[in-house]
Formats: sequence, C-alpha cells, structure tokens
Amino acid sequence: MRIGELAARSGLTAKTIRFYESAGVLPAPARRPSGYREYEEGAVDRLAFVKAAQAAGLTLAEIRDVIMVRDGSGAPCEHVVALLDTHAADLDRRIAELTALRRQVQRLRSRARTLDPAACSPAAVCQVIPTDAVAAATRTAGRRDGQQRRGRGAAHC
Amino acid sequence: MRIGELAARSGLTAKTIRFYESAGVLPAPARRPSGYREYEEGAVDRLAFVKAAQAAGLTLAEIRDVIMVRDGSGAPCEHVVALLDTHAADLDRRIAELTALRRQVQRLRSRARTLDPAACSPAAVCQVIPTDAVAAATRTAGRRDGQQRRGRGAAHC
DNA sequence: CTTGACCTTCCAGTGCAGTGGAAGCCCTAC
DNA sequence: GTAGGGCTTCCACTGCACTGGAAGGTCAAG
Repeated sequence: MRIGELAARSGLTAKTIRFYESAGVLPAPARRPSGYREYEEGAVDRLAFVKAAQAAGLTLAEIRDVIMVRDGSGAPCEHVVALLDTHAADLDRRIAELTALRRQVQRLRSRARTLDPAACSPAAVCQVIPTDAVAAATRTAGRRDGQQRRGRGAAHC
Repeated sequence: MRIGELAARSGLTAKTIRFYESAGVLPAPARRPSGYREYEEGAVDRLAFVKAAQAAGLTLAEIRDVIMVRDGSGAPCEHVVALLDTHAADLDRRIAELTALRRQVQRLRSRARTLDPAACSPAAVCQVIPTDAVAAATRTAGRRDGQQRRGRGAAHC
C-alpha cells in the first residue's frame, strides 16, 4: 500500500510516517519505480506498536532502541521491562513534584483572599507571589531541564 | 551595579539576566558610556519576583504580562490570582493524567512477569507492550499546552 | 491534454527557558 | 604595554515529536 493508505489505516499523517522512518522506528519500505513508498501489511502492526509504546510513556528514541534489539538479537522484553521500571520511577517522582507544586499554588491562592489589593507595592510587583516563600518548596520540583509531555494521548490529533 | 554583581546577588548567570531582559521580564537598565549595563537595587527585587513566580509555575510570558500590568495600570493581583487558578486546574489535569499513566505502566509491568520471553513474536516487536491495550488509557490524557519537564534522559542501556 | 489528488525531498518552525561560543571592546593591575 | 577578567552583541543549539510549506514528480480519470 502507499503512504496515504497506511496513514489512514494507522490513524497517523503521511508526514508523521515519514518522520518515523527518519527517526528509525519504521523501516524504510520498498519503492515503486516512481519513487513512491510501497508498504507491506506489517507496517500497520509496527505503527500500532509504536503508538502503544508511546502511550506507555516511551520516547521515540527508546522505541527505536527496542526495535533495534528486536530486529537484531531477539526478544527485547527484558529491555522493555527495564524501560517500564525507569518510567514508573520517573512518573512517581514527577507526580510528587507536581503535587507539591499544586499544594503551593493552593496555598498562594488561599492567602490571596486575605490580602488587600491596595496594599500591593510596585517594588514587589505583586504581593500575591511573595518573593521569599515559594523558592524552597518547588526548587526541586519545577526545575526546567528535561522536557516531558508524556501522558500524551491526544497528542497528535 | 554591573551585570556580574547582579548575577551573583540574584543567583542567576549574566547570560540568563540578559535573556530575561530580552524576554521582557526585566527592564533594560541604564548604560555606562562604555556600554556596560548599570543596574539599580530594584533589579534584585525584580529578579526575586521572577524566580518566585517561576517557582509558582508561571511561564516567563505570563510573568512578563503580570509585570506589564504592574508597570501600567496598577496592581496585577486579580490577574495573578486568575493565573494561579488556571495553573491549579492544569496541574490537577496533568497529575490525573500522569497517575493514570503510572497505573497503566504498573499493569504492563505486572503482566510482564506472567509472560514467557520465548513467546515474543517479531511481528509484535514485544509482547510486553500489547498493541491494543494502552491506547484507550491515555487517549484522553496529555494536551501539549502544559509542558512537563523533568529529567528523563536516556535511562536505558 | 488537463485537472487534481497523491506523492517526493528539503528546509524551517513550534514551545520553553535558557546555554554555548565567537569576535571584539573596556578596564585595571602589574 | 600587556595580561586578565569582565562586558558587549549575535547566532546557533538543546530536547521532543512533530507540523507547515515550497517546488516539483506521478498517475488515473474525464
């Protein structure tokens, strides 16, 4: 089948499928004389796996590694289980961070109700966010290094 | 004071301070004849506010808006409270998503213990991640608006 | 023979908050 | 007069998963 049909059958766009090929999660298919990609049935399953693995929180780079193990030495199950464990730990940490941040926001929000809007001084910009209180609480949490986003789901619609 | 001293006093780098100026969260200071930035004391407070607002989950764009309200019409408290409410709702949503994902990963992980590694077929890549199970669980989950962050990093291999 | 859907490649941009580095000026101490 | 540290600007890059668009080739129907 051509890329358009694969896109329709997998629920992805043709553009995304080409991107997946370049990302190494989908093998480069045969080409027609015209240059058009010609996919076999297996491509649908492969894309289903990619979607399922993404939904389980794996990145494309991780999925690519899993697939390379699969296409090389054999069953990647151990590797996958290790990835799941790592992601579970990441999720626990992130959930704890976000929960702490949520509590902090709630505290600020509640405190705001007790403040006099007129008492807000330009120097502090806004007294609802005191310049000394929050820092410690979320210093570990709201750090901004690695992206995440996971949880995806509605990611591609 | 020059930018190096402000950096030391605020706990940021000079580079970050210049970036904040370009992002509109720190007003452009006076310049010495040499072109060096010359900051007043207030800049320390301003940067403390920016850090506190970031710790409370606000983005630089939101902080810039708050500051523009402050420097314009007056007290931005209402605006800030609205932002806090929005972020609280975002956090609730994201925590729920991540919690659902966490449960799903746990399910896959548990199920993996019952599987025979030899039964893994190349077509499915890896039976630990079934191509039909996960989708529904996180389908409702992550919109891409709220960035997550957090250090995933190549935890595998 | 043309229309239009479909396909190709390549380049660039998105969002977020910075970080890295190059090329070059300023200032003080030795 | 030179060594150094600090400062300036500008551009590019990070991570992640796409998405948009341009310029052009392919193919079947009318």
